[in-house]
Amino acid sequence: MSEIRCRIAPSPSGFLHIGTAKMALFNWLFARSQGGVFVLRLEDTDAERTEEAYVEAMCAGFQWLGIEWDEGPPFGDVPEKGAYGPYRQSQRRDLHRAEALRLLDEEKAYRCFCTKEELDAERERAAAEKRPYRYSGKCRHLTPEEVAAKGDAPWTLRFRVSEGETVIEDLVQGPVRFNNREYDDFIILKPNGDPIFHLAVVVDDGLMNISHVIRGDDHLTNAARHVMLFNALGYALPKFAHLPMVLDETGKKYSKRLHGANVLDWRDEGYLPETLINYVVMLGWTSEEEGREFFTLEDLKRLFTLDRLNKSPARFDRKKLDWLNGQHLRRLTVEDFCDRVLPFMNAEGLDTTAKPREWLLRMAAICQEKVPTLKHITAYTDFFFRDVDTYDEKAAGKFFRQPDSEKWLETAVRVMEEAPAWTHDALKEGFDRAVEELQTKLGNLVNSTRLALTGKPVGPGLFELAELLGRDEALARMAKALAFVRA
RNA sequence: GUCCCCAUCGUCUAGUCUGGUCCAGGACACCGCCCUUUCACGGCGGCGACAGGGGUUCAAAUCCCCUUGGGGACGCCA
Repeated sequence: MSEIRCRIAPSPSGFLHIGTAKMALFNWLFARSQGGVFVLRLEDTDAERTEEAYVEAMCAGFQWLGIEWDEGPPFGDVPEKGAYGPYRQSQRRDLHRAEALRLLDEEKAYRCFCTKEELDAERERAAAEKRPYRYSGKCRHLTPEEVAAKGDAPWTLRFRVSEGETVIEDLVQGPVRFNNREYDDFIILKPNGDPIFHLAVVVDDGLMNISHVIRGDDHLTNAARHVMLFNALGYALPKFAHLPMVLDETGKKYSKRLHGANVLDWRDEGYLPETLINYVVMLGWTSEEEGREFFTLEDLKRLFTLDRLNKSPARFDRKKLDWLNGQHLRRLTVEDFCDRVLPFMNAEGLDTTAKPREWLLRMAAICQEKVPTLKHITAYTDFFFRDVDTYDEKAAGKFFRQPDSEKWLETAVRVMEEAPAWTHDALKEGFDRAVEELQTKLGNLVNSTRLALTGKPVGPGLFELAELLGRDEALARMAKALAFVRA
């Protein structure tokens, strides 16, 4: 049995798209689950659309997700890896050209002297007559003399498509049959000698010994061309698996312009890479274990199988992503959660450097159960780092502008002052006793105090938060709130 | 237009290959209730689907055909 070799071959013409991430993930998972190799190949033959910045952005996306490649081009400090390089298609031009010319020698391809203008005209005519455009085959039977007579007129190289049928034995879609009549003699080499995509992928996949081509089903019809090329070039045919693409919430192909098309958008929004991996995998695959939806990368490496892949396209559902993020967030260790949350706080201008690690861990612990994303941490903790000088309007109406408001706060202050220790338990005990004395609801006391200490109606548990805030600061804020209520 | 793919609750799906155990199971969302110091979390319950039409069969979500709907491909882009 030969080695399993998968690849992702994005064209670096933008950021890492969620759809590309999906394909990369399944290739990578398949390789990992089979002990195979995952290769990254950059399809940067279209110089006009390729920029180094895009290469960076794309690789950064893979790295954030934790999809590491076994073979691929150099990136950052990482040198080129693998024995099948180079891994940038633009550096493989000579290879592509040589293979194309071999096809010419073997008469499996021919020179075409039709100009772009002529072809465009033909295409327009076909459109006007409402018939599908196919290349006329004008140059298909040119004799060597006729070719010679063209002198150095520019030419493209066309692949000679033979009659018959091409069948893709797709691992996901099943057998898909195409009548070769659907394909005209397609171009494989441009006049300047650059390869066309179809030629380049096949030569690269063939020469890189790719065993499984897992990609978007937008390539399903292209696959027939590729199979013809594989056969003509004499390469071993890889297995194909064409997966449905990722749709947006309205059911359309997830547009590049849409928020979230860039996987790094989600990182910036406070989602964990674990969440994205888990979510994207759910978009096209289910586990053998019925009903299971929570998976870590390690789980997936072990459980993934191609035969549980879905044939139908799925929409991206933000709500479910949020839920999943919560699941993953809650399973982090406090240390881990703390480390991931700090950068978001710092980015929002909260200076956490003055606080001891111990304190930060306690802060993280009281928020971990509550925040839906890492980014929400700021709203739950900013009052620790900033003075409270405004109170949430709605909450103020409910707790600061009631007949008993003053009494609530005064009682709370008394309890706090008299607390035998500045701890969660001591404070709770004091509040509970005050509730009995005052014959009021604990909520009134707690929420007015919360508003005084944080300025907000929501946040971590009051006694936990008060403990962390410290006695002096808490009492100062109480005094300030009391003054506000009396005014 | 031609060819190709897809089609179960609003969404993601199990079940389809190997018809009966499915008057269709789970999850997210939504709506109630419970827990509760807020917000979350959690627990319990509710709402909610086999696109339509023909076949085949004792029996069809499951097999076949048609229709409809959605997506994709038809480049000297990848």
